[in-house]
Amino acid sequence: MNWTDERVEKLKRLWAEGLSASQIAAQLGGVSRNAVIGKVHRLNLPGRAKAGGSTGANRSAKRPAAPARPANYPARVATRPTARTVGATALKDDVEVALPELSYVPSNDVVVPISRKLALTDLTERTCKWPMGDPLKDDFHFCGVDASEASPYCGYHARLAYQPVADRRKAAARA
DNA sequence: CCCTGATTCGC
DNA sequence: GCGAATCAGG
Repeated sequence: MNWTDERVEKLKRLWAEGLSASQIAAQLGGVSRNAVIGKVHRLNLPGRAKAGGSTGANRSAKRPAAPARPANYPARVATRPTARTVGATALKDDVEVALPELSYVPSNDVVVPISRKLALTDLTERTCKWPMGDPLKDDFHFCGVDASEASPYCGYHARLAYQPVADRRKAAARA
């Protein structure tokens, strides 16, 4: 594979969103994470604050205390039941759904911004379009947090959106 | 051992 | 310029 302008642009976008080199490599396909890192350096893109760890730039930042939540509120991101359907279309069993009221995921150092709960009609080019809530109920909304101009998602949801399915399954199996 | 980015160096 | 091998670290 060669570095076409298109692939370079995708690399820049995903790197700016904070995806790891291996995740970007999986998105691009045909390249290793070393290739991605090497290219990042040759492009003189800003590196991560500190090497090591998936939390990278967030490590030094102080994390706000987790907001109060019901004791029985599930801690991790939920997975749709396999039998769930919307109309005639069955949702894939590997679709992960961010918990609507949870603004903090304890298993990760990433700070999850509190959803602005925008309706579809309130979304703009620069708001996160990650769907939240239940599509069958009237609590359905979108994340709505500020996203970069190039991305449909905020930094946190970009991580979920671009995480390879195999990695998600691996992470779920480990949890 | 899993993962992360950084660097080196033969190609 | 490219990226595998390697290093240093969480």
